[in-house]
Amino acid sequence: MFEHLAAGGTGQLGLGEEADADAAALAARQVALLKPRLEARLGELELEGLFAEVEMPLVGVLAEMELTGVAVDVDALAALGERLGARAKEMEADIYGLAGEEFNIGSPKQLRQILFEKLGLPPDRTKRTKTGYSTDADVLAGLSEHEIAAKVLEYREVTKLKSTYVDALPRLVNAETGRIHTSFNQAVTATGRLSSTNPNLQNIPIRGELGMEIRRAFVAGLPDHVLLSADYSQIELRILAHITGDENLIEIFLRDEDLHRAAASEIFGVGPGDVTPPMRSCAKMVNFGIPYGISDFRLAREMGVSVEEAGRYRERYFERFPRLGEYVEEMPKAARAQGYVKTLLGRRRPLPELRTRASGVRRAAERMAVNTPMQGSAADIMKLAMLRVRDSLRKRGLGAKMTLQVHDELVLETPRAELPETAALVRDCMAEAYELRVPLKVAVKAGGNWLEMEPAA
DNA sequence: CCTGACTCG
DNA sequence: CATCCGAGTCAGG
Repeated sequence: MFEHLAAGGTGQLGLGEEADADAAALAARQVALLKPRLEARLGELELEGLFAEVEMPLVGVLAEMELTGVAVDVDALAALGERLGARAKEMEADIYGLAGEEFNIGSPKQLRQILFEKLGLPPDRTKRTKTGYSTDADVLAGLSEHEIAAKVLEYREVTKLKSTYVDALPRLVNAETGRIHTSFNQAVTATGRLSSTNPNLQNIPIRGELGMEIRRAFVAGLPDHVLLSADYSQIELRILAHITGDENLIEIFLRDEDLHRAAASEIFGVGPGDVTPPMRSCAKMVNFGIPYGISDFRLAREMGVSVEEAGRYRERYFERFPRLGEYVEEMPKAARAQGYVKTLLGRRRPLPELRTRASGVRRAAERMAVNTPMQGSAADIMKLAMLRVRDSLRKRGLGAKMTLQVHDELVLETPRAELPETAALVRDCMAEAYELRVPLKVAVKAGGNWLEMEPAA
């Protein structure tokens, strides 16, 4: 049992004989066994403090989470799988009809031949892969002149979700526990985030009708328990406000304003009350793009405007949030001089590519220099929060178990009777995990499944 | 920008 | 026949 735990992540231990030992004891053994491995990986980055204070104790927390696992409604997934299988078959027939022949829709090469050669649809000449024109979702969405594009798009959605989630998840339910046990890997990402494999429970769908159906299948498995989800809201931009000291951005967070509305008001120079939905969604894209060190080119594509226009929005944005502009400008330079970037807790990411002459490679590294302090600091803070949650639950004798971490979200399964106390505790642990110049805001929700949740604290 | 899984060839 | 690998695509943050 627990073979999946032995396969990767923190689960390096074969658990066969110790199946009846309790989670804490197993976690302790994992800590002992994993220490050298983690030290080898993390020690290179001179993480002494971070390693002792965060990464080491976190090993035990992750091991407990892996052992706890999550419950899924297998019957619901089976029923959904039946429906999707039938739908995919119908769509397949439709697509063959429109194409005038049968082909492998899942082969980008064959699809490209049908769309751009046989049917003569216009490819997006700006989007090419190594082998030819791209057929990705963006491109297909632009091919509205032929019914087939929308059909293929829908076919892709259905088959992707069916094979990756609906069919795969039930097979990973452990026979002993009746639950799914992922592996959280602590030492693969460049930024300090966790990753999750076998299965990856950090990319469970949420968008779209079908995505929501899948998320609904993640349930509280124990009697009289509920799922509790706690989410940092806009943690990366809050960290950016902290790092840069941008007064305008800090003010928005101190007043707990609607960030996207406030940014739109600044960009377009209108009162907050006069922000229209398109203006808000435009500002939202800029806000999301900043942490990625987004290029005008990408921003333009996201917003559906010209590169010049996107450039004007970006300039306007940085006029109103000047310290952010300085940050985006200066961080790559400073990183180049240092050879690395650092997160709030001192985690280092070397970026030797900043000195490369090849501009594509260097630009990518420059975006990493912008992004990593935010993404990595958010990861640091979440890790501190998880340690705090574990200790606090223990101290208060609460029965809640952490089950998942999805970068800015923590999911627990908790006895319903303890929900109010647990919700408040998790909220406070996360909010107080690290003190910034702006508050850390946490949204806590609870419910019987991972989709339908109500505010809980 | 950071990931992991699936499919094809 | 089994297995590996790169490429393409797309799920999440």
